[in-house]
Amino acid sequence: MPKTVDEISRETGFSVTTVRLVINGQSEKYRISRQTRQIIEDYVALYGYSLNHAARSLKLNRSDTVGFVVPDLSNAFFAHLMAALETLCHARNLLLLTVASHEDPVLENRAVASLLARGVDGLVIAPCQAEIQPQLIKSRGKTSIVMIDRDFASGLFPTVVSDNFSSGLVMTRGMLRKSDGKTFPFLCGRAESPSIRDRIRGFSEACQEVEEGGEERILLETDDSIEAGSRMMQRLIDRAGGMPPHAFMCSSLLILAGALQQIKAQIGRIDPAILISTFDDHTMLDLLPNPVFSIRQNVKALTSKIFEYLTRPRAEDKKAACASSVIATELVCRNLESR
Amino acid sequence: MPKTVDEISRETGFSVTTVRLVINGQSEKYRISRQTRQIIEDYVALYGYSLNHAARSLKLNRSDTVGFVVPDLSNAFFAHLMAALETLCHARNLLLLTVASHEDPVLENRAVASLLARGVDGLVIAPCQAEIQPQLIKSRGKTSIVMIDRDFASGLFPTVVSDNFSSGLVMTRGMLRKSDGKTFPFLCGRAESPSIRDRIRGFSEACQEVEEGGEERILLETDDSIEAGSRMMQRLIDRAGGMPPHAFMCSSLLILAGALQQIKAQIGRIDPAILISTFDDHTMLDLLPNPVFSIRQNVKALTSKIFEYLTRPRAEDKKAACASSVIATELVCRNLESR
DNA sequence: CTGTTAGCGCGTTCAC
DNA sequence: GTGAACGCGCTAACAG
Repeated sequence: MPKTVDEISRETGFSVTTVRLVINGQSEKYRISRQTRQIIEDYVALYGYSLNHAARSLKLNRSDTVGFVVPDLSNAFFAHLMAALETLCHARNLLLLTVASHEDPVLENRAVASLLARGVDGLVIAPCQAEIQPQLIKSRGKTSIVMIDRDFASGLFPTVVSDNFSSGLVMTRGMLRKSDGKTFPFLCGRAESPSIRDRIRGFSEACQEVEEGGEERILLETDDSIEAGSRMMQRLIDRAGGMPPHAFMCSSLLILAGALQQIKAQIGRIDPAILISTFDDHTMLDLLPNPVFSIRQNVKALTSKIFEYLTRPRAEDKKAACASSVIATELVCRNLESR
Repeated sequence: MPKTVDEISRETGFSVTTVRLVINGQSEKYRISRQTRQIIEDYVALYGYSLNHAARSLKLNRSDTVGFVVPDLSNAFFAHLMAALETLCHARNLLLLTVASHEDPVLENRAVASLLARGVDGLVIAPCQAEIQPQLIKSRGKTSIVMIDRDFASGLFPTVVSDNFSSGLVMTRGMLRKSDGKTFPFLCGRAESPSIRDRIRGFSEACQEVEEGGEERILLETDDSIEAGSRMMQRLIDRAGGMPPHAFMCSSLLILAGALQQIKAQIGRIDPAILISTFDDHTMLDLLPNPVFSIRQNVKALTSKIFEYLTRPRAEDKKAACASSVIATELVCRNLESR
């Protein structure tokens, strides 16, 4: 089993300093004798050396880790974000510690507290609540903290989000063009989330360009789930006397899945002429024969901005603290040719 | 900003022991005087207390963390597994540290080394290689290690996998029943993986029940990706003179996505009569009008077994080390009624 | 009821 | 070229 510096020094007879110099490759610099070095290197080759990060962290007050608190990794977008963050961390010799909050403020707070107690050097949070725990604010001086995906506008932390307003605007316009100006419903899960609110604003604005009013086209649910999607679609079908909508938009892939399930359950099949749109993109959308719009977030741009904030010196406090970046998205179209 | 025990003791004038007893809620037990307790509690309420896990780990030689090395969190199955593991960890006051290896042995080794150096109390690995790094073997005494999802049969670590052989057998039989005994191709990504090999064995055995030979029905690719799925489907289409298969089976959702994309690209549409089957289940499969078989792994059973191995005292070494659990799966059927 | 102390393994500074 | 010693913050054993 691997040894500590102390054990190695005791068992080879050299002092910890000498051993450390050899292990850290500084034997040249401090001109350790060739044979001393050889003995120690052989010993390490045989037994291995295990660096104790706990001791290192305690001494250096630095853990070489970055925390990532994420609502839900079943959400493909967050899974990709995590992968990208991990790659960036890796390049800087940092370990990314990812913890899921499952959209639960209590779990989120616990995750944050846990990561801070572990002395993460940076903390990336995709929050599920507007509330900021006092501990977070107090940690600002020591740890870089970046909020992402949902801008609750605390003004306390740098924030990186996608441009949800423009996304909603552009996608809705695209839909309207394909539906000859006929408006359509927007099924929204987790309606209180800032990103969803922005998407709704975009949707409304685009709708107003072709028609006045129409707030009744927006359906709301508090959670973002398949069930919420089903419920909203059921409401639509009931309202239309048993008919599915000719077109509709969903705030997330889960809502879309629920909506489609419900159409299938009620109508028996999904008319391939129904115009569909959804936020977030997924390969599985390829499976639909329908015309589909979706919004793909720019993960690379998001993560590089996150890292910029994370590694930025926190000296320029007042102004920099509130820095907020909005990243452009991409509209993806499927099966639109035949229309 | 939050204080350490030492600071609190110094600034309140009480000793570290007294402070600690109050903070840890043991003031009753050790009959700390009411006013002493009040003073300390007030102080903590005002400034907060920040436990330094690095120091704690160093002292206790225990980090209250469990490491999880996973090939790819874009894979919905692993994302669910992570969520379930996190819940179990949470119940035991452990923090789950998840790191992705991206199916790269080098990254996997680095992740393992990194987590071990951080003193994780347990380590769950979904390996992407048969090779076992020496460090892992050496750590066995100190840290519980469990291998999951892919059984490379090292015989060195307890292993938890789904019953891929039976899954392949049962799903293939189901398909054959629906196709009136007509056999069909099996598109396999990551063919060298033990779990895929088991799936292939199940497939072959079921095929032999209706027909001799037929190894040529199995298509292989080394990676598990959409592209691999497309390539294999293209081979099938070419082989059949431009026709898509009447039925086929895929080793994963990614392969399925690629296969369907390719049919769409070549044929223009996906005939809803095509009989489809795939390993791993996903809500998005609801979107297909086709009859679909899929295999859903039992995440709850998997994770509880993993935890059993993780927390089992490693005393019963020789035999227990090789312990291996195979968990039953569930066959999910969609849109089969009309046939 | 409260206080003192040793030491976990590492990094650093200074001394020979 | 090499060694000794201190302290990071916490825990636990022991001492009043």
